[in-house]
Amino acid sequence: MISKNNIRRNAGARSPCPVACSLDLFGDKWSLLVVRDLLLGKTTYSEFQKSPEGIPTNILAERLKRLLAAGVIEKSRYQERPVRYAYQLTSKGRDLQPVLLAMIDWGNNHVPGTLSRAEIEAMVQRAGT
Amino acid sequence: MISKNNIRRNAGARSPCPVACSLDLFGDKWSLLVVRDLLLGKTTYSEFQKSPEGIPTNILAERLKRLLAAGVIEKSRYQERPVRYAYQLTSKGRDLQPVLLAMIDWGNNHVPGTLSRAEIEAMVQRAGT
DNA sequence: CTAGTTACTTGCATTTTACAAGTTACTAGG
DNA sequence: CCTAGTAACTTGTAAAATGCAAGTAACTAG
Repeated sequence: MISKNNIRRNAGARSPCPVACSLDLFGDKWSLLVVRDLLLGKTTYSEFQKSPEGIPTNILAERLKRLLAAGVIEKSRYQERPVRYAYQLTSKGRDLQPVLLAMIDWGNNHVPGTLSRAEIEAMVQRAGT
Repeated sequence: MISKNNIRRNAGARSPCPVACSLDLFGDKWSLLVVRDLLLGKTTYSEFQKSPEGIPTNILAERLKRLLAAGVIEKSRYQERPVRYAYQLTSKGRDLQPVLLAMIDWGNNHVPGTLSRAEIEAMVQRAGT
């Protein structure tokens, strides 16, 4: 039995800290870039691949599975014959926007040469053509 | 020579996207936990080690070097004989607070069992005793 | 029948991470 | 002087994650 003040509410988590739990899910170099693309309107596997950072295909597949399992994104067939899939953020995923916006702000203020929000959108869409 | 519309403003970066640049620096499972500890007032190597997530010592040493090199934190001797060091956030590091706050918010709203800001502070300080 | 697209999977080398143990410098106690 | 303990690391190595290239399945268009 788990004691009153030691309830295991988060199986597998390193700690009950929300920062640690968030990082357990998307604490890597690629997950939030996929979320960025989704926030910018990309929806398909090949569109994610075309982003300028060049995510390796096996990593992309694995991250989509993970975000799917976590309920951050959802997948749907948008066409049969040939079958095509569209990914989109759930409300849980859309709620990551403040995290991304804070990172954009920090990058713009502290990493010289980074693009503004408008420029990012242009870059990602251009690469996706 | 680098062409007019292809100026290399960010050596080594995957792209000029501020999100990608941010993740190049702290896109891993540990960096932001060190920043969290610093925001909560921890300053020494051994205090970081005592946090509940249990960061491996070699990883901690490497992350401190990286954050130092990036100008996110600074290190000072606060005592000679025996020599002791204190780490603290620079203004560049303190500006990461909005990122952390957004992650806390997201965790509290979407990961059951995560602690509130006040509870995190209590947890981290308790572990640091 | 050939080439091309989408959405992946598989294999393997390289890199990163995790875990344990060791090191240096110093303090405090008997 | 000897033993134990703390702070801040370094070193070694096994396990896991990442990166890169190639391959596959299902289809379309010429």
